[in-house]
Amino acid sequence: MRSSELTKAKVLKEATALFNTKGYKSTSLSDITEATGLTKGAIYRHFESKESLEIEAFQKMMQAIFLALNEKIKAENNTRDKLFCVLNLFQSYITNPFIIGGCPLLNVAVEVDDTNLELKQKAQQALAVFRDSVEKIIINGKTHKQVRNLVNEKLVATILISTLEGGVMMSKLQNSNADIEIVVNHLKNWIVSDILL
Amino acid sequence: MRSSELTKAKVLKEATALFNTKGYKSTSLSDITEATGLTKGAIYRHFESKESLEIEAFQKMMQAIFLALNEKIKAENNTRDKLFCVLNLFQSYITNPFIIGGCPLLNVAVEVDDTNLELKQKAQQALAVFRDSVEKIIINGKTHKQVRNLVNEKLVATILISTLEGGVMMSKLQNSNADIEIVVNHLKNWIVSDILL
DNA sequence: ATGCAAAGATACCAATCGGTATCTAAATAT
DNA sequence: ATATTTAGATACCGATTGGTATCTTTGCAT
Repeated sequence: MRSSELTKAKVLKEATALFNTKGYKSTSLSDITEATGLTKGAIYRHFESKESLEIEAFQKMMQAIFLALNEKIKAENNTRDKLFCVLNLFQSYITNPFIIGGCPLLNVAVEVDDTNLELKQKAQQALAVFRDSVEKIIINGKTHKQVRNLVNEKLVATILISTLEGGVMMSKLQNSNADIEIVVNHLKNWIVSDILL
Repeated sequence: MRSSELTKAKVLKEATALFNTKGYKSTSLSDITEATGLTKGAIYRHFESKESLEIEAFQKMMQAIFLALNEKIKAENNTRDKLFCVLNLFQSYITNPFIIGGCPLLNVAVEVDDTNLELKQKAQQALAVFRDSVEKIIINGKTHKQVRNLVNEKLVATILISTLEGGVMMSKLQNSNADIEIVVNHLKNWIVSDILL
């Protein structure tokens, strides 16, 4: 029972890496048994289907990311540095890949179609959580007189996330840090000159 | 021989739609035979492998897009409207999908890994062509005194493309036009206030 | 030490994968 | 009109897919 949880964690860890690099559909059970050293029988004792493993793996990734992000946001005490935490997160997908394969949300959002309804819903929820994080920083910044009053928090969240996700895509495709760094730098300037007071 | 080209075109057309919606790896030969009404034998007479069909389909999509984009850019006679052509293209992926499944470049860039070297290279080239189009508009705008001299054309290309691709991703995930419209509107304001003279 | 439940390994399943060899039908050339 | 090339259909191939039934091993409670 004790070691059972360890093996489940190991399956999730290896599956996570494979899903985020090869893709969910393109990762086979045998890819996972190979990576973990376990057998199909062991995996199916912990997950009722490949689809549920996909969902659990994605959820685990996003949860870990949000947990780390929120901690870092909390640790900062002004709007600028809190927003920069979001930028740094996306930059780290490329420059310091604590999770290999780029942004899990981007990967799922692009891979998924209307035959993967549940996974798509989870991705939609994850995007909503992302948006909320950014919007809350802006709203909080307004009450603390650090953000201009006419700034639209929904606009800021959309622009930040879309630009960062696009930057991750470009940098990953080019195997280069250049694009994500340009994007992050540009967004920092934008935040300082157009968002903050 | 005459009708042979027609069937090849039909295969490419249907495969294109399937690849761009379901994904390349996730689209099987039988998906394509089903969509075209043809048999495997017919398909393999025109394409030596599924991989080469994938590559031809992607190339055909991108070529069609660049052709249409360049025509529209040429038809405009000032920097602002030329740049807006690029924005309109990305907006049309969502609001007027002449190609279903969103941006083919984004889809390939995210799906591909280092086992699809050739397709990845084609995507890299396509991204380079996109960049060049934007950069040339900016450079040309400078010589025609329509763009500020300190504007960095590489920066502009990176920001435009990354933000638009991210916007397409978000809108597609949410089945909504809202995000891409926010993104396009924001970029229009940025271009007018920060790029143009 | 023994019994029992949980974990994992083995061996299998039908279905599907990309690909090919072969056959038939259609179109072209003479 | 006939021969020859070409397009497409049919039938197959081994490999792999996700999934399951069954067997063995492990660890824990008594």
